[in-house]
Amino acid sequence: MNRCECPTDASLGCMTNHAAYAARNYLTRQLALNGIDMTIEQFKVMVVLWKEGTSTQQNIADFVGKDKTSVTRLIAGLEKRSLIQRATACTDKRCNHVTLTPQGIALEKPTMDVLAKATQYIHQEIDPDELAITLRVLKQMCLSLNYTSKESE
Amino acid sequence: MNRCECPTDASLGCMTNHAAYAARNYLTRQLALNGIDMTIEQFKVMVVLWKEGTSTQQNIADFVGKDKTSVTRLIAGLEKRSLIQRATACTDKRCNHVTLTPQGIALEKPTMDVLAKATQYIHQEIDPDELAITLRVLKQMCLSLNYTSKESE
DNA sequence: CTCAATTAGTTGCATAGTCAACTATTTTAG
DNA sequence: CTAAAATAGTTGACTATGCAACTAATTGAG
Repeated sequence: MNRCECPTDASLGCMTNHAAYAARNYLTRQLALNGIDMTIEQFKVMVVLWKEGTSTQQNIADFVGKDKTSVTRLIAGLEKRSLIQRATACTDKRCNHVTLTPQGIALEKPTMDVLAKATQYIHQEIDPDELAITLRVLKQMCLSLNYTSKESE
Repeated sequence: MNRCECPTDASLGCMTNHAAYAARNYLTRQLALNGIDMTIEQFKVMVVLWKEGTSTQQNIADFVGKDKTSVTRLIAGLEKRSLIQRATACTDKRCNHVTLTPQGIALEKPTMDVLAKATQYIHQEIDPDELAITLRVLKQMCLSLNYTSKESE
């Protein structure tokens, strides 16, 4: 267990990392406990598809904030689990159209339920005002880091 | 770039993940730009060693909040870079004593400088009070999740 | 129209993380 | 004292990530 005594503890960069791993592990376990064979990274991709219906890989990458290489591999994992399908777009043969399979569609509710419960669990001991502040700070952090790291976009 | 519009944006679990990846990438790049061939995971291990001088792998794992398997591999990476050494302890042959090499010791200052600058950069646009709240919330989140995930410890 | 620049995706390489299974060693219960 | 339990580390299988280099397709400048 993390004793949280490092000099890095006063750094948002380091603390978000600690917290993120803890949350990631918790969510992954909750999904597994509910019989859902999906990682949370794959889950985020699915959220995009549940919202948009269909999407290109680059578009998914933009939404989940990862590089297209990661998406290529996440998509491969989802395809192996028969949750999505991939097909070259007719209009632009460079693009893949990623679409949900019936199994993929069926997982939306149970998976979102697990997320909701896990989120509720994580939030329960946190003051609502402080939670709101934290979420805002993290979002701001994402934005400023993304701008510097990839010039413009 | 992460557009941050998913329903997951109201979940601390998901937002810490986004923010953590952004920070991780930024720090990794800053280290590389300063000619330091070290990942931030390895860096955290080094922080423990700079503080403690020597340590067993399990102790390092406890400090950095990761599992001993990860530490085995992080240590291997550091050993390959000649920053640390590993030797079976005389007192308890199950344990490895991990110690810093001169190169490892020499990296403390430049590396901590990069961390300090990166942290300053990340913090600069954040209100100090809100930063303090965020750090506290994240720490609390770590603690409660670690307790549930690994019963006791 | 054509050639250069851009864009979408894939693959190789290096790193990181977890879980489960395994070895070796030490501790402890009876 | 000895056999069972606990502890430290390693390894294998699977997943995830980023960067660089590459292919294929599209766009755009001249």
